[in-house]
Amino acid sequence: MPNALFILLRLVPTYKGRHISKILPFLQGRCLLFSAAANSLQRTSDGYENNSKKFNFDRLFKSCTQLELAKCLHAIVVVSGKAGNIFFSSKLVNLYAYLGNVSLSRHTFDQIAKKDVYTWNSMVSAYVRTGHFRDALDCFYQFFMTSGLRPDFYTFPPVLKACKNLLDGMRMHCLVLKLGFEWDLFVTASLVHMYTRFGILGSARKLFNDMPVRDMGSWNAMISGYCQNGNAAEALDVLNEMKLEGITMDPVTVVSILPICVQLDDSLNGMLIHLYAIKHGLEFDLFVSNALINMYSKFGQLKHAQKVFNRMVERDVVSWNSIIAAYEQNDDPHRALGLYYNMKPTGVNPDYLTLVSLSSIVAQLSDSWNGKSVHGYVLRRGWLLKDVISGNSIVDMYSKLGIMDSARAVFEALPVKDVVSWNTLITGYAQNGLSSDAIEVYDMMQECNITPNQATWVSILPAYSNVGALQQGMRVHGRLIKNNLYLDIFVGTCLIDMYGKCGKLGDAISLFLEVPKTTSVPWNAIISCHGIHGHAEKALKLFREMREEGVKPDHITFVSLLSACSHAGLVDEGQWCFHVMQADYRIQPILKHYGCMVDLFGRAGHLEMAYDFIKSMPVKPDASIWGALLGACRIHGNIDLATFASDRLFELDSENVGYYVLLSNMYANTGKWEGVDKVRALARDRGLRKTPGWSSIEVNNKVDVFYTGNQSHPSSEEIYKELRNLTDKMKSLGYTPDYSFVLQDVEEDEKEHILMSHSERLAIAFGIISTPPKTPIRIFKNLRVCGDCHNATKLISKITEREIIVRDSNRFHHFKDGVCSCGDYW
DNA sequence: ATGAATATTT
Repeated sequence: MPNALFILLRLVPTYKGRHISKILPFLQGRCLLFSAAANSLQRTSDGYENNSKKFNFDRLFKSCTQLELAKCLHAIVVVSGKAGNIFFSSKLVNLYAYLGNVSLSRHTFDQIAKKDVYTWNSMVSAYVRTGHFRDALDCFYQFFMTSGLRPDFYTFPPVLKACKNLLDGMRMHCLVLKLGFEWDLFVTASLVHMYTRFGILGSARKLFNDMPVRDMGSWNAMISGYCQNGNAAEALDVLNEMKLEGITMDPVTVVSILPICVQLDDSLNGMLIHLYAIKHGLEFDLFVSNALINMYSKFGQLKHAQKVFNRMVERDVVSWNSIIAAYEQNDDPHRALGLYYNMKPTGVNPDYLTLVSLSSIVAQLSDSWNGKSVHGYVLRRGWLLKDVISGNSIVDMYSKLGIMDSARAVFEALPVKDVVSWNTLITGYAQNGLSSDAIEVYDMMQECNITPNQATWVSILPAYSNVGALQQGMRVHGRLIKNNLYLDIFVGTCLIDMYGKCGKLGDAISLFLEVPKTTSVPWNAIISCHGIHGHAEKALKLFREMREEGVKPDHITFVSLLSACSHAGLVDEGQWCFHVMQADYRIQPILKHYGCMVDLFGRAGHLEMAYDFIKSMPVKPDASIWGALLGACRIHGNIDLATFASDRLFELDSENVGYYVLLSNMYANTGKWEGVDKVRALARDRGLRKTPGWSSIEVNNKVDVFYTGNQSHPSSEEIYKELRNLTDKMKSLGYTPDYSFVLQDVEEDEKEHILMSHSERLAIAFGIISTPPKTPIRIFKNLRVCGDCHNATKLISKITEREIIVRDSNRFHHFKDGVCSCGDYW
């Protein structure tokens, strides 16, 4: 029997009456309601006109909650000779659409020989309900032009909903006027809603004002229209007007108005509306509860969100998505994940937005293993191909997990890429320190004619400043002036940062004067720029100005200030900042601040003070603190304290190569080669490899990267020739190579060659041979500049009469006439 | 028949 039923279902709706008569006996035993209906259909020829029977059919249609049942019903309708009946057929059209299968709707519709207005309306709204807006409009025009029938006022609300651009909408508006349906309440309310969808609030408001009668739907259309377009004040105005007319909010009004409270950052009002909902019995409305969860989550009030969620009687996907996203966006990925696991047994199936949250959760937990299964899940469901947002969230997930190869692969496979897709990939590369890949993707984006937006600039500019691509950064600046985006607080700050980090402090300052300075963001940027250039005094002056202007500094401001002081050796001023931060601004120092303080004391040679400071810290020192102490020990050659610090370090963070390198350098400096070997072996056992040193230089809009000892550059021969030439001249000026920076136990002439092929020196030599005489040279180095190179560069600046600006991972060195701006304190 | 909520990049 099940097989027979299966065959029947496959035949629908092309079956013949005789199939059905064979099936009916089986059906009778299975579904009483259906068999009853089938019997009555067979007995009476005009069943639907009979009142009691009609009730039965309505129940029958309503009871069809599955596609299979609908097909059975269809079968019954046909077998009882009712297929030609417009009433039943139109009901079937609606039913199939309601169950999401619009092609069966269309099939049924096409079988109807004589179509009336009700039939056409059913088909149009079937398309609208299933989201096939284009087909809905086509169907409407077919109806209007070819059927010879006149659309009625039932026709327009769904058709207006199907208009997906302003042109269609206005054309439809004209038609409404031409046919004279503007008197209809629903039609006009639909027009209001349509105009708000396209952001044409003026036209919407005019129609709304002219309405002689307004029902709940009209008020809601106007209010939600303002809400969706972010016009909070107007939305509240209309709401007040409504209240004055004595109309109270219904669930839809509440749901529309709650996001406005978020937008206005008015949590009090939000809670008042929650109270209103409780008072008016809307508390358990599904939509109202979902909106409340979202509101509380945006205010960070997770307890309230959870309470609303707990009290719900019925929860749908949106409820679960909202509560999961609430925890995910408020940095509690563990709880969010727990809720996801609770969701499954309730029978609510995750949708693509659940997976968007899940991918972010997995990224926050840095759980690469589950990352792969999230990817697999989305892939299997076909969401990756169907929905950009799903794809983007997976690209973002892999980026945050640091698996850029996978991120790139997912990105490449996306059938549709929007700006966000590109931005996500660019940001991913930039955040993982792969600036040149970020730039490459940005260039590809340009070739694809995708218009960048604010987020694009905010990710590409730091990538440019990272590799020192000043010329390309300036080109972006030019573009931003045209777009008038350069005064945007985030973009402007990125530009300031870019100029500062590319050595153009003057340009950074003049930009800073132009951007709005109401928040700490641009101030932080300009203060840190001065800091890395070694101008701590000016950084402090800017800080005083900031205070005078009433801008509240944040913890980043103090990180920039403290590191400025430590670079310049301003110990007292640094201590003052540390005090002001806590006393005046009640900012509790975080590890970053403590690290700066250790650095401040340590660099200045107060190693004991630095160590005492660490001991007095109220929080447990982490690797960065001991790392700062170790760095200071290296500068001042205190090997005992260094050994102590590195013991603490390897307990805390045995994964960071930098510390092994520092320690082994110290042993190498003092010639303790067995110590060097020991540390190197330790690092090797833990599978760590030294970060390769590289330097870059931008020549003719192109960034060239040099690795230490690399000889594969096209101009390699000329570069080494120039370097030998320069070394000879340097020696005549009294240069003696400082072999303590050679970290290998080799012969003397080998040592000289190693120093000569340090990446910064290759880049400088390349700059000298490929740019006109006396033009400044700007170099970037990913690690700290080596002491011998620092000496050499001073002399090179004198010999070649060039300014040489070197930015290393720490700060700027501005070489001119044989001296460096840092005054050898670094 | 109309009216509604959740979302990816900085």
